[in-house]
Order: sequence, then C-alpha cells, then structure tokens
Amino acid sequence: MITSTFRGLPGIGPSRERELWAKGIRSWNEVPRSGVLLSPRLDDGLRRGIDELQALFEEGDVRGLARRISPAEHWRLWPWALGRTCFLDIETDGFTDVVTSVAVHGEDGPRAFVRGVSMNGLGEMLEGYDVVVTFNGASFDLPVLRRAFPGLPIPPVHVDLRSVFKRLGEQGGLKKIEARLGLTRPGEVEGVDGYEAVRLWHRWDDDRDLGALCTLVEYNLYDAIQLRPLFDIGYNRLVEQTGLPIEPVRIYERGDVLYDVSKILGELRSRF
DNA sequence: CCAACCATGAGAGTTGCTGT
DNA sequence: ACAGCAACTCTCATGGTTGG
Repeated sequence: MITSTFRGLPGIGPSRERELWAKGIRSWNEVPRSGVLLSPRLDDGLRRGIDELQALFEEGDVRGLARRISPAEHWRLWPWALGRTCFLDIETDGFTDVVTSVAVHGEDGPRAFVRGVSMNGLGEMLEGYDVVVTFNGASFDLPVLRRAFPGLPIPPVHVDLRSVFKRLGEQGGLKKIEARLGLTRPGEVEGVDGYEAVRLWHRWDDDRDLGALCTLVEYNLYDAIQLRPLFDIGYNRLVEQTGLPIEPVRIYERGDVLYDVSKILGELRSRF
C-alpha cells in the first residue's frame, strides 16, 4: 500500500526504505515525531516529506500522490486507488494509427468503444479515472490513442503491467504470461491475438461480417478484463519481493463481468 | 574535530523487448 | 517496422560511520 512508501523522499532509496521497515516503521504515521531514526538530516527530510504525503492521502488526491512517487512505484497505489483505476486495451487496423476498438474496464464494469459504431463517450468515461492500467501501453496503446484522439483525457497515472512482470522476471507477451499464471479465456476468444484482431476488423469493415466484429470486441474486452487479476497477482508478488509490510489483495474473479460482456455483445448485434 | 572509507543515490548512456 | 521505457551499467556526488 502507498502509505508504506518512503522511497523517493530525499536521500531515501530502496535500502533505507527497507531499513525503516526493519525498524518497525511500516507506514507514514508510524514515524516518530522526534528522536533519531536514520540520521538528523535524513530524518528531517523524511518528516517533512511524509507530512505532505499524508495530507495528499487524506484528501484522496491520487494524482498529487503519484506526482510525488517514482513512476516505477506507482503500482503501490493499488488497491487504495481501486475506485479511481481503469484497465484499458485497444485494437488497431495493423500498422497505422486507426483505432478499431477500445475496451475500458473500471469500477462500473467493462465498456467497449468501436470505430464507426460507438466511439462516443470514451473521453467521458476516461475522465472519471486517475489511474490507467495497460500491458505495454507505454509503448503502444497510450501513444496511439494520443495520436488518434488528440486531447483525449487519458488518466495521468499509468501502470504498465509489462514492466511490472518484467521486474518479477516474467518475460513474454500478455497471452504467454496469462497462460503461465493459469488465467484462461472463454473458448470463442481463446487463441485470438493482436494479428487476428486486425483480420477480424477487415472481415467486418470490408464484408460487414457481424460475427467477426463481435469476436473482435469480445477479445478486446477480455484483454482489458484480464488486466485486473493480472495486476492483483503482480501486486501481491511485488509486495512479497520488495518486503512491503502489508497484506496481499484478493485475486479478482471475472465471474461478475460475464453478464456485462454478453450484454455489450447483444447490444452491438442489435444495432445491425 | 578531521580524514579515510564505505554505502547509497542520482544522472547519463546503452540494450532488450512488446504491442497490432 | 518502430516507439518508448525500464533495467542495466557506469560514473560521480553525497552523506554516514569509524577511529583517532
């Protein structure tokens, strides 16, 4: 949790942070107001720093807190910022910046935004979040979205699960990592990948193949939905690896959204 | 108080990898 | 094909500790 974070305060790196935890200081409010902890100078910067962090925390200022924490540690905002966090994945037509489908999964369930069908409302939905979680979004999804939709209110705090899992020693793409973690997908979208998504889009765009469009959207939705349990698992493992003195989170189960997905696909079909 | 040494942090440049 | 970033490595600066 974010309140156990001391790394990034003046003079505090990974090892001094661990030192604080080892001394029994597990969160900001456990820092004694007086007495020598690390050294007079470091303690001074530490006490000043946590006063500011604590104030932002109490205001629920996710953005302000993120600005004060190194981006590599933004994962620690989980699960405190759960209600302010969305999971996002996009599909494109291949090698250009044409975005064919965007799936966003947030507190109110998943939604799909389809090119030429239902792209309106993406900005309004994203505006409701402070944190966006992706897989490789730093290199792909977010830059493409920025170019395709200038001015789109993409949440300012970004957690890229690709780097989370790389840090945990898990190489490979999203599908490979899902398989290793035992996360499965329903049969109709199993085996679909980004390249297949390109072909599905053309079957719809060129031949009005509605089944292909539905498969594409369903695939896109599951990409976004799976990011949630993936983040839970990655978070728990990072907590363990870094020795953060906090409890693991419960792994999200997608049972609750199965109905949402079939409802979205039903609405999509009913438009044609 | 000082000098020497050590651990840590910060910055710069390089490499490897994944998305559709 | 290629953007973009973290990890890695290297170097330099900072600050703490130790022993006198």
